[in-house]
Amino acid sequence: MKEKQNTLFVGSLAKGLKLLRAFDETTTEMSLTDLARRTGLDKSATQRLANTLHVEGMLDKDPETKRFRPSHAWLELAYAYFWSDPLVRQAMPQLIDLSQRLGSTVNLTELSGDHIIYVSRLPNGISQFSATLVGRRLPALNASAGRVMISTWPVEERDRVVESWPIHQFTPKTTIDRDVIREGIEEAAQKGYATTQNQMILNQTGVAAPIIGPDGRAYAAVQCSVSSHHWGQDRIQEELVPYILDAALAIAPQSRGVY
Amino acid sequence: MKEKQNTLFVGSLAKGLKLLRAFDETTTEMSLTDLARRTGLDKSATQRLANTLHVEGMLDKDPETKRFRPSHAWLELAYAYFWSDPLVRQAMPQLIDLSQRLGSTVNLTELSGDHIIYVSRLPNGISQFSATLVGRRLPALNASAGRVMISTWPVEERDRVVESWPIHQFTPKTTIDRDVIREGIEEAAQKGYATTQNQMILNQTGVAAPIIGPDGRAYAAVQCSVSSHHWGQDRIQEELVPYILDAALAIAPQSRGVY
DNA sequence: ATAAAGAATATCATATTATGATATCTTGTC
DNA sequence: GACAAGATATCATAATATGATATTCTTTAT
Repeated sequence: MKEKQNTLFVGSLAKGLKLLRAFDETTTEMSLTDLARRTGLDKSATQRLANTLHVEGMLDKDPETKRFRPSHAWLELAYAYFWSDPLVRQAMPQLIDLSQRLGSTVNLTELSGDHIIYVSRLPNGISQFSATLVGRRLPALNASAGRVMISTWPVEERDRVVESWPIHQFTPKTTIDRDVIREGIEEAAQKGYATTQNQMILNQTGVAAPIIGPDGRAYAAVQCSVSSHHWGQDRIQEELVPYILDAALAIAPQSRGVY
Repeated sequence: MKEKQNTLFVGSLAKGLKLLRAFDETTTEMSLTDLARRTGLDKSATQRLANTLHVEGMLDKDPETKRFRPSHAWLELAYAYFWSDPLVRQAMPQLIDLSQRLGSTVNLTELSGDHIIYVSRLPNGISQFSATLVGRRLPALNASAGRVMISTWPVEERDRVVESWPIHQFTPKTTIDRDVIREGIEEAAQKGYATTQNQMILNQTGVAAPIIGPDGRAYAAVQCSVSSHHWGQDRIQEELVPYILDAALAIAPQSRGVY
């Protein structure tokens, strides 16, 4: 086939993974033909691959409709991930504490290419469904967490990504002007934290503090979402920011004994 | 190869999945040789498969140590799972509400073969790390959630699984006597909810209510964990049970208009 | 009820693709 | 500085995945 390169690459495995990744927010279950269409794979190949995935417990199959769905094994993989990421173990107690203290939604995010990914989420109060789910990815430039991470980098690097990384307009008020975003990042660099408004959801304010590694660069962030109606500038300043900053500091690995 | 059966089965894909599932609580990163040893696969095969997984973004590779780790893609799969499981969307608001009302840890679990699996978790207060992670599996007979689900089944079926399903002794006080477990399930059948003590963690009480489907059988449960020190029988009875039962009822799909 | 269309499942000959033995290069250890 | 353990690369071989086709099952329309 016209697949990838050389002998170190197993095409069948790659195709199988393609089937798994074909499922997303809107595509939650698929028939054989759906799968074939969506992945662009040949009908027979899809049949064999999907069957293998099913036998191996990676895809559930409705005996009635014969349609395939993600299986519990997908959650087990996430479970293994959590153990493999030292940050999660490190952060969890702090996040729980913060969540209780603030009474609002608290998130832990990491950088994943030019996106952020939610690694841990503690929802509080009514939230949009997608805002409660681990594994969600968002363009880094759109999110307070992404901006505050970038703000810890050298200026040239910051400017480069502000120009090149993707942006998505989620609400009518989402900032799409890259200059404005750059200013936001610069402000974050000054203050040590970032705030955003109406970026993902209208009337929602995001506040994020960086988790900084030994090299001075942030690779993760603690983030908090609150309603703009109940949380004005002052209240955020006094009741939110200090605690989030503390938590982020406490999570950072080299936090003990660096003065 | 001596692999599985027929022409509807793609061996290379199955082997690739084997690599993914080789990671768990204790095995969080592996070298090529580790992987080969652990999966029992040939050295060259492991090399090719792992490389493919890496190229496809399913395994991160430390450029220094050359060791492989689960990638963020594992969380993305979980994200897709959450969308595919209608129960999660249905339950989330209720769970958040319950978590805030009770101020204690709330879980949503489903049955997965003879185990339960945590599908959603809202930790409150100090928790054991593993007790905060989605995707964790536990033998159904050990857990309050498992027992209460089983309690909704016909008696013969109940008795059958009580005899045959696996049990694991987590604490010195974990119930390993199957007769005692059967009694616990019968009690749950009477009361409509289940409680356990010291099963997973010492001095911890679990309370679970079944989420019952149209056929009268539970396929999921709302579960709550509290400290035995702060929560005596009476307090649980009055301040916990009614709310958990309410939540479970509200989550059940056919909850509207069945009287 | 019956026909027709669409989808799932099964079969099979072919060569493309995965295989695993071996050889080379790299890294860490004593 | 020599050795060992591990990672990476190469290659001839056949076993495995391929995809065209045929059959069975399910749904929709007439």
